[in-house]
This record gives sequence, C-alpha cells and structure tokens, in this order.
Amino acid sequence: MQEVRSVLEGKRIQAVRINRPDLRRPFPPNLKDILTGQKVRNVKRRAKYILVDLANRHTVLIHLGMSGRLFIDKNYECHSHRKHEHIIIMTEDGTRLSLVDPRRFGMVDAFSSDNPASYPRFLTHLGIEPLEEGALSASVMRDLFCTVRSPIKNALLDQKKIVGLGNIYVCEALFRAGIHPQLAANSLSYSSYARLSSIIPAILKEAIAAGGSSLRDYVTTDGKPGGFQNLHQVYGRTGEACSVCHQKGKKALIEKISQSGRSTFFCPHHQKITP
DNA sequence: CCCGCAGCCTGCGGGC
DNA sequence: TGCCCGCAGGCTGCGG
Repeated sequence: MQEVRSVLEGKRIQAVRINRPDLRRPFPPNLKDILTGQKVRNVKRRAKYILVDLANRHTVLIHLGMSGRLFIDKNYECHSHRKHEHIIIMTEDGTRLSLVDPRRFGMVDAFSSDNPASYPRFLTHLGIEPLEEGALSASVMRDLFCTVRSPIKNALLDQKKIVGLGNIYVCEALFRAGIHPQLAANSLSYSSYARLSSIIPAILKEAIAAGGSSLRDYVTTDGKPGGFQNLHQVYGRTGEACSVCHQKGKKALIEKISQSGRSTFFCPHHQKITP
C-alpha cells in the first residue's frame, strides 16, 4: 500500500494499457480515458479496496480479489511481459504499475469523487475498520451482532459489519478467542465479544507485519511471498495437533468443516460450543 | 430485511 | 508421465 502510494501520489499518468474488458465484472468502458494524462491526487484504502483519486475528480477503485497483485517496475516498457497482466499504468517518471490477476476475482471501477450518489453500493455499505484506533470494542461488537442469528464464522466474514476479514483470519481469530465457529453470532457472551474485539486487530496487524498470507502463488509487490501462512494456527492444518491444547498437555486435533460452502478450521476441544 | 448458496476463474495437487 | 477432476476464496445476485 505504501509502495503503491509512493509510486502514484502526485504523479501524472502518462499511458494506460488495458488488455481485456473485464475481471469479475466489466471495467468502466471509459477507464482508459479517465486515467490517461491525469495527475493522481492521493491513494487511499477502504476495507479491501484501493481508491485512487484523480485530478479530474474521478476515483478509480481496485480490488485484488483472491489472486490479484500489483507489480511495480522501473524502466520498463508499456507492453505486456507477464502472464495475466490485465492493466498497465505508466507514470510520468517511467514507473510501470501493473495489475496481474490469474483468477480474475478482482474488480476495477470508477466513479465521481465528489458525488456520493455515484459511489458503488458495495463501497457505501461497508462496516467498521478494525484497525482504526478504538473502532472495535466489546460493546461495539455486541451491538453489531446481537441481532444476527447466523453463525459467528459467517457474521465475521460479512463486510457490512466489520471489514477486512477473510476466511483465513476469521478462522484464526475464532481459534485464538476460543469460540466455536458454529455458535450463533447473537449468542456470544460479553467476554467473547471483548476477546474478539482485541484479537481481530491484533491478528490483522501480525499478518500485515508478516507480509500477508501466501497461499500457493501469492507474492508482494517485490515478488516475495508473504509469511503469515507460517503463523497459521488452524487454517489448512486439518488433523494436526491443536497448539493451544498441546501447551496444556492435552491432545486435540484440528478439524475442518464447511459453513456456507467455505472451509472452517477449528479445534473442537478448546473452541467451546458454549457461548 | 435476513440468510444461505451457486457461480465466477485459474492453478495446483491427488488419483489413476 | 499425463490427464482429469475437485478444491480454494471475495463478492454478487438470486431465491426462500
């Protein structure tokens, strides 16, 4: 994020190459015209979206989905030289920023910076930023979830409530909080909400510090894999000994179940079925 | 409104 | 060795 900011902020976009019309959804048809020749005012993040504000009062939104990456190259040409390279941006000082996304789960959109009515709905309905200082607390969590009957695992994935958590980090947060993933979100005790409210930002900070979770082929902008997958306590560890129970001299094995078509990993021993 | 689920897409890994 | 199939996930849209 900081790298992308330093590449783009205050710079003029000299050339844009768009290699296909869509990712998960179609690109705005005038995307190239919106970007070309514009100076970048600033680059921000909201939830999992990167927002690029342009001098022409348009904002370009980028979501990397599952497999999307941004590559930064100095002194390269505008032509494609990577597989699945869908968008290439050249700045005035010769830096090349490209969007690579093999699985095409990413998204690129554009709207008027000054007109909230033009913002896409998925952007205006986003929930709390867990890394914002003081944004999460036990009472905030209780207020968010006290009416939610779905399992806490599903509720934590809902970006309309808390943003930024995906399948991996929800599994890890529930594991560390000792909360069973199938409990109804509105059935948790106040102390469970309290534990989650401090564990969620802690896990996200650890993951960011480690460079993210590399599953299969994920790499950062400099091409290095992230390291958080080595810190996973439950995700992808079906059948392995639970580290929490093991420390207490007890034996328990990590289990994998499916919730709403997504894998959940948990320890059936210390992630209690009681709220 | 609330909730669950199919579907999008490619690469990888297991089985034969 | 090579092929085929199933799985992985963020988000949307649809149906109940």
